[in-house]
Amino acid sequence: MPLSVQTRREKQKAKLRSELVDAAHKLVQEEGYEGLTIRKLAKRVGYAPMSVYSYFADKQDILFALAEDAFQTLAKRIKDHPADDPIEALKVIMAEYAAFGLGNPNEYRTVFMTERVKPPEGKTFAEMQEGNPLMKVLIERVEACVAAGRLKGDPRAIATMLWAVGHGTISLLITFPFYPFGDQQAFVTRMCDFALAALATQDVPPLSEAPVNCCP
Amino acid sequence: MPLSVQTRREKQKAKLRSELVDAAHKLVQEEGYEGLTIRKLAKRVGYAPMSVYSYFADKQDILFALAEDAFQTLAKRIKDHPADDPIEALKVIMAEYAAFGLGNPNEYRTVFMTERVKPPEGKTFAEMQEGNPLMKVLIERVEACVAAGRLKGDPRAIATMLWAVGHGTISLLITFPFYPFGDQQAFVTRMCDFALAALATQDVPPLSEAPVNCCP
DNA sequence: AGCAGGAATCGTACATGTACGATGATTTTT
DNA sequence: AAAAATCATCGTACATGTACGATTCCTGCT
Repeated sequence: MPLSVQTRREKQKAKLRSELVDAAHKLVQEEGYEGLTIRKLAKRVGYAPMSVYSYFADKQDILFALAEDAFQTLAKRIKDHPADDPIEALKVIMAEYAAFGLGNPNEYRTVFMTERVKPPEGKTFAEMQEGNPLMKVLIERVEACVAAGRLKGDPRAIATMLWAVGHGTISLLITFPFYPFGDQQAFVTRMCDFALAALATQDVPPLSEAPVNCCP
Repeated sequence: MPLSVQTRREKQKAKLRSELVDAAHKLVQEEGYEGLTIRKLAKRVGYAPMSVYSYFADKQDILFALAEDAFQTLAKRIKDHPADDPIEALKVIMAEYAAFGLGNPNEYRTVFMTERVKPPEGKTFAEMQEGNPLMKVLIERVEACVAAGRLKGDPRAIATMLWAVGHGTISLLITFPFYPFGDQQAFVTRMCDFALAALATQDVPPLSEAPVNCCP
């Protein structure tokens, strides 16, 4: 029965990994984001520092695991947040997304502001978009708007454009907390409304099908 | 004559500082961005590693100095790039800005994607905006559009919104080079045209005058 | 049971950013 | 000119991320 053994090992590994993630989470809560170091983390779970690298490629990998946990709850909160009007539903996403980013800047940074050099492991165009649970919900709700005749055009393109606007807004607010954007909430709402109003007036063509860009 | 002595010292310091910046620049060109280390840099100019800290607060400060040099040339290139139509002039800015960001992702990152915690040293609302030479040009050209009746509303607010859209677009392209945005150029143009077309149809109120936000 | 091969764990070592404080030079004050 | 204060420079030391290779342990086969 090699398979069950295999899975047993896998289980064990997964358990230790989640133990590490838990410890990392606590460490961050107790000592702040920069208090998370490999050595402290290893000591916390009773392993040697180098053993951590059996479970994570590098430190970024740990931060990313933490951040993804946080984003999971965000995705859930969004899904649990209903709205009758489909456009309002989009606004809910944008608002929750913004609130999360401004409330968890570290997590937002690691997920959306540090380079992802993961090559597309056989992922297709659409898979890469819907792989992200947030993007998945966004596309779905955009589709609802299109179906309701409130928006017109390619849902994926519309979703991507909304993402760009939302991300630009939030990342600027995070990076330049002292820049006079005025009230953060007001700025977020303004940008969100601006983008949605503009999209409502035009027919959005799909994104070009050019091969994936690669920085040389 | 304490003043002249003072200035002599200042001159000396400035000279050494620019020497350090030059050396850093060469190091980056020769060995890439991650090849720039304090020790190598110090050795290059014949100083002890710790002496570098008399001229820069930390490593980020060095990277920032490098990046600002690069942005200086961008600002100049934009100013030298004329356009008859005021809206076209705005598009030129957006295009050059995007080209720069995509062509110099490291510099773009350090300037626009790493937290700036500099408190506003007595700077006023407007000074903080026009302090950035890029934002200055942008506001000027937006003002030209408003004067020509091609846009309507508060120039600073419009400029900030354009910045948010442009930044969102570029930073996403930089951070997720493998995400299927399609052709990068096409995506940039699309977002730029989208924002400008949308702004042309509405009267943009000024940003709220709320006190500078501060993350607690 | 014994053994070979792979996997998990870890000890050591290195490069790095940078804090701290010493030391010598330079400027200012007396 | 002598003393005091300021400042540039640097030696040392520490915490950190992580590469490399040894070592221990487990697994499946004979």
